Amino acid sequence: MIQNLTEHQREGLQEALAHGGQKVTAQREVVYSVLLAKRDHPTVDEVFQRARESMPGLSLATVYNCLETFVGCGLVRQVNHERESTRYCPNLAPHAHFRDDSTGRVHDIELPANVLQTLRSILPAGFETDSIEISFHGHTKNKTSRHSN
Amino acid sequence: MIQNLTEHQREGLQEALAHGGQKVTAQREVVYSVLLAKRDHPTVDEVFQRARESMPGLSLATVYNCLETFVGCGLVRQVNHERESTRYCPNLAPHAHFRDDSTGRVHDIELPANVLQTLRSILPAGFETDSIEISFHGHTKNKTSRHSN
DNA sequence: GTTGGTGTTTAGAATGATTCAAAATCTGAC
DNA sequence: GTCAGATTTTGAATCATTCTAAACACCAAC
Repeated sequence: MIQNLTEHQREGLQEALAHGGQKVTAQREVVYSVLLAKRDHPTVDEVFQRARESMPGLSLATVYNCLETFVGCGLVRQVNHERESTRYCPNLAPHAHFRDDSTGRVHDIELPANVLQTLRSILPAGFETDSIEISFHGHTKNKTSRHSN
Repeated sequence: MIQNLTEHQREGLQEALAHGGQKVTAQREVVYSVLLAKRDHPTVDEVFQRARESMPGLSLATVYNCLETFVGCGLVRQVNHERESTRYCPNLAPHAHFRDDSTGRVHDIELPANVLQTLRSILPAGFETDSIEISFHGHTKNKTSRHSN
């Protein structure tokens, strides 16, 4: 189920971690590969369950640690909806999230640069923003919903 | 510190509650007036502290209940940032939130209709949205920051 | 004005996600 | 091989929130 990282992916991990003088460990590899394997915005617990399949001794605290580390070095992004458990997605292009209230599933929504720009423009002078989070709530109508990626 | 509701405000409360066959109680009035008195997006606990000043016997559970009721009838809006405690603001125009990471304070950002429209437009077909949440993170530069309302 | 019924409040226990603490383990440099 | 630092582990602790069950308040019907 959970394949190892490709050479390229390991390098990415390696490099991202290196900045903070942090190391590539077996646990971090497994956790990262879980994230890459199925990009369905898993919770910590889901990551934990999946990671255990290939590394049974792994502890929950370590999963928390790894994910925190990844977020810290910009490899991964946190996704929060209301006060539900935090979910994680491997960072890529800027995107918004759509949370389907009937299924609980989270979908990525591509976020064009100009929309981001428009958003930034509504800030009054004096507000300096580092990040913008956009989340839609609602439900999906499509039968053919191939979108958890 | 905490003044009573104006006639007009009580009517608003009254009407909003009436829909669900719910009643105006002393506790609800106090909690609502706390929200209106200082629109700085207080947490449940902050509301609790403030409300106690005018109603010492009030319990925390009741504050939770009242706020939940208000959210349910659209009188008040929840504001979440990451997994911090939920904050509340009396609902008015559509707006985004700016969370100042150095002070922890939350500011309302007016959200023009056309921006909302633009946002809606980035959703692929099949996504039906009920609500959109936009939150900025960053810090403010203004000395003259008169923005918590 | 008492009786019921319904909605509300209360205190405290329970839950659940997350964080912390401290000991055990690993790693790489010397 | 040894040491220092980073990492992992287990289990306990924290914190916001929800639940539970009992006490209350209000109002309509009698």
